[in-house]
Amino acid sequence: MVFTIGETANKTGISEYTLRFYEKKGLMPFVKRTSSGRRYFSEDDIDFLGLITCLKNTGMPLAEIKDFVDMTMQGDETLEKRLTIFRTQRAAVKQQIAAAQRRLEKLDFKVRYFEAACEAGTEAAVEGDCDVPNSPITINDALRVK
Amino acid sequence: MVFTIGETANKTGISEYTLRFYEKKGLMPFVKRTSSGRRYFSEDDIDFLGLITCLKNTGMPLAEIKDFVDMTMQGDETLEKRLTIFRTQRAAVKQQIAAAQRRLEKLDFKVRYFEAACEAGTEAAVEGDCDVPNSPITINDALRVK
DNA sequence: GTAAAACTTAGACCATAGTCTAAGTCAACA
DNA sequence: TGTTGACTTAGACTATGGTCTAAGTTTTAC
Repeated sequence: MVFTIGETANKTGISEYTLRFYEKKGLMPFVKRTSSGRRYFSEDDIDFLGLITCLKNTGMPLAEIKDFVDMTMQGDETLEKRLTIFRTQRAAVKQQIAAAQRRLEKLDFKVRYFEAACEAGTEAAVEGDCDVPNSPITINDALRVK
Repeated sequence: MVFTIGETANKTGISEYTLRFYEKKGLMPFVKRTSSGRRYFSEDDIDFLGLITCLKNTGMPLAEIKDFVDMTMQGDETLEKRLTIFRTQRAAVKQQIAAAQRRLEKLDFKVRYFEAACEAGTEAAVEGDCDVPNSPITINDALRVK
C-alpha cells in the first residue's frame, strides 16, 4: 500500500506544504517518485515520519533530525551514534516532564489562588505562598468584598 | 530592594535584550523608571516575571501573555477571566505531560532497540514492535554480525 | 476527450521570539 | 573630572518552521 502526498497529509496531520518542506530540508530522502515525478509514501515511510515527528516534539531542531536521518540511511555503521542520540533525547524528555510537573504545580496553585480570590471578590483577601508546595490558601474574611 | 536591568537579567537568566523586548511587547507595564529613564525592577516585578516565564513555557504566545498581564493590571474585575486562563493552561500542561510520557516510551523503545542492534552489530538481527508498549526486543542470532 | 482535482516547482512571504547594532546618555569611581 | 561601564532608543537583522502563490503538468472521472 502506498499513499500520495495528499493521503499522507491526511493520515499524519502534517500538511502537504510541510511534507514538501521536510523533503526539501532533507528529512525524507526515502520518499520515492512515480515516473511522472509524483511522490508516493510507503507505510514504512509514514512510520518513519512518526519518528521524525516524535523527535521534533522533543524539541530537536530539523537540522539535527536531518543528521539523524542521514545516519539512518548510512546503515549499521552509525548504530552507536543513533543509540547515543536516543539516549540523549530520552534524558531530555525526562527533564522536560520534570519541568512540566513543576509548572503544573505552579499553575495549580494559581487556580486555587484565583478560586479563592473569586470567592472573596478580591485578591486582597487571599493569603498563600506560591513558592511553598501545596501551600494552603486562606481567605481573610475582614477583607472580603462578597 | 530594587534591581537594574542587568541585575535582573542575571537573577532571572533572561537577557537584557529579551527583557527590553518583553517590555516593548507590553508584558511588563509594571516596570518603573528612574528620573533619568533607567528601568528598575522590584522583587515583586521579578516574581511576576517568573509567572510570565511559566506561562511562556506552557506554550502560551507572548501576545496572549500580554492579555493576561493587562487583565492583572485591571485588577479584581478580571478575576474570573484569569481563573479561566489558569485552568486552561493547567489542562494544557497535563496534556503536554501525557504526550511527553508517550514520547518517552517511544524513545525508550528506541534506546533498547539500538542497544540490541549495537550488540548484534546490525539492525537486521533485531526484532521488536515499537507500537506495543514495553515490547520485548530480541536478537535473531542467525543474523548477528558480531 | 475534456474539465476538475491533485499534483509539481521555485521562490516569496509570514509569524514568533528573540538578538544585535549604532548613537547617544548617565552613573560610579579613581 | 574624566573615563569606563551600564544604561537608553529605534530599528535592523536572525533563526526556525512553516505557509502560500503562481505557473505548469498529470490524473481522475464523467
